[in-house]
Amino acid sequence: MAVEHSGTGDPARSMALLWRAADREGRTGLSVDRIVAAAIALADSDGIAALSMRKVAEKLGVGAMSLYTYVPGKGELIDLMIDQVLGEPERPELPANWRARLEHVARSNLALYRAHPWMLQVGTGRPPMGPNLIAKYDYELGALEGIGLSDIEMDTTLTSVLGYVTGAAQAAVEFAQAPDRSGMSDEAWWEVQAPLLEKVFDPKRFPLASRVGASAGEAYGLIDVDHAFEFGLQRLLDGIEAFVARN
Amino acid sequence: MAVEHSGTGDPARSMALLWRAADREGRTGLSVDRIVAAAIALADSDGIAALSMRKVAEKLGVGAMSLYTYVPGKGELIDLMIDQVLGEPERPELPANWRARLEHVARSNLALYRAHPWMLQVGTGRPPMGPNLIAKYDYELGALEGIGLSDIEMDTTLTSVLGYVTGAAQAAVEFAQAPDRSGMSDEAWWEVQAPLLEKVFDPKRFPLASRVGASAGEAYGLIDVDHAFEFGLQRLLDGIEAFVARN
DNA sequence: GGACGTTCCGTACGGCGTACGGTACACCGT
DNA sequence: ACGGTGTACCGTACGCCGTACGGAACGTCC
Repeated sequence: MAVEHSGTGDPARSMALLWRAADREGRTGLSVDRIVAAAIALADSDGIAALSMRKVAEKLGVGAMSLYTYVPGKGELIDLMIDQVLGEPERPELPANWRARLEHVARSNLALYRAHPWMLQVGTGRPPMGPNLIAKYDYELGALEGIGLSDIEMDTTLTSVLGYVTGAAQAAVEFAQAPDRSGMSDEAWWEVQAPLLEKVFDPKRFPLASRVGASAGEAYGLIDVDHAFEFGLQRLLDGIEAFVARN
Repeated sequence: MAVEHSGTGDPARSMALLWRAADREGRTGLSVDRIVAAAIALADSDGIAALSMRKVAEKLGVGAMSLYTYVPGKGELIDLMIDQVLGEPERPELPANWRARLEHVARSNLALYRAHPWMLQVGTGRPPMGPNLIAKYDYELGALEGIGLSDIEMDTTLTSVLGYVTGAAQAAVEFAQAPDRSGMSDEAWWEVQAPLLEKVFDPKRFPLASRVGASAGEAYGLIDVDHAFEFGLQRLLDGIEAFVARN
């Protein structure tokens, strides 16, 4: 359980891999790209917990140890997976309105997390400095360029928005895929949970949880998870707008 | 790697455990509480990746399989760990000013993540419905009570703030503990990384990343990770304040 | 003292990451 | 055409993991 990445290995080797210096192809057609792609496919469909070197190798019709010719270890493979998916989003010309630009950045990140939920579970301290991470950073800074913010304010503001997106996406995405993972619909889950909760839960002790929880429960479906994401995003952008205006 | 929790087991059993119905104590002094406490201590110090039933048992001077008398499995143990740490924060009377209340909630959550970074790595869809989770929800809703929001708006607003805190905390906490985990200071890491990056990085292709990254790099230490957390929080609260005012 | 229920746990199975060392192939100089 | 050499591939094995299973040890009651 729990996800570590990179770290241990030779940084120079990692960097060479990320930037695809010396990209070979073996006699079975194996390559870093194919390994990374297979690993991403596995993680997308079965979660990062189910990602194993043996399974990746099997998917490629190859012995497990063959992977180590191309990739130093699982940690580095995950680094490569991260930078790879960071390169997926299209990065079209940004609109003239900076707020629309920032909205696009936020939604694009949410879409990324939706497509690759395992991204939410890999640690982000010391990220792998690959080409796509840098391209993403550069592109996203473009949303905040030319509106009167200092460099540091730009960085901090972007970090704030991405922080919000990460946190909100975590809730939204994991909630959305809970039925699949557990083989149990949300309704079924509540039908099991509710009577159990009723036996131990004292509404008098937790009046707000009781009242608001009931309201939120009824409204669920009407007010969905996407709506909550948008609500918070708009509040955050309102706050940023006020900051930009007063700057 | 990667973290799953709960799910598989009998929901009734899980609920009984969370609410500590039928809490026994074995002849060796073993109990659910002691197991959970030992597991939390392990996860706090070595990360959730290093948490294993065998290590928990060893810490308690007991055979690994003895744990299964008290806890159905590792997933349920993690559920118990979550609810346990959710009960740790003091929940003092909230100030009269709702914005101060919400700030307190946000910072208190950040502190929780700082104390138990592994919390950031456990999935949050279908959370364990324990007493402390509910108490926390009730308490935090109190920050938004009586300011003219509907029940659903209260829930959504709280979710937004907690989403921001989770995302920002993920960045802050993991960054903060990277030196420990890797045995390498941030400066040392950059000293290794910088020359490698210079060889592959073209500033012309990524002018913003280059310029802003450099500024942010220089300012690091002055503008720290806490500052970024506070900045985004204030922006979000500004936006919420505007929403409350116009409501 | 005996029976019974519960707690404790040794052993084992299948899966993991990966170290190590061997094999077999592609390509080279002759 | 042929032997030599480097590299791609991978079988085996080690020490971890979660936990199923069944037996041993114990407290408790008759």
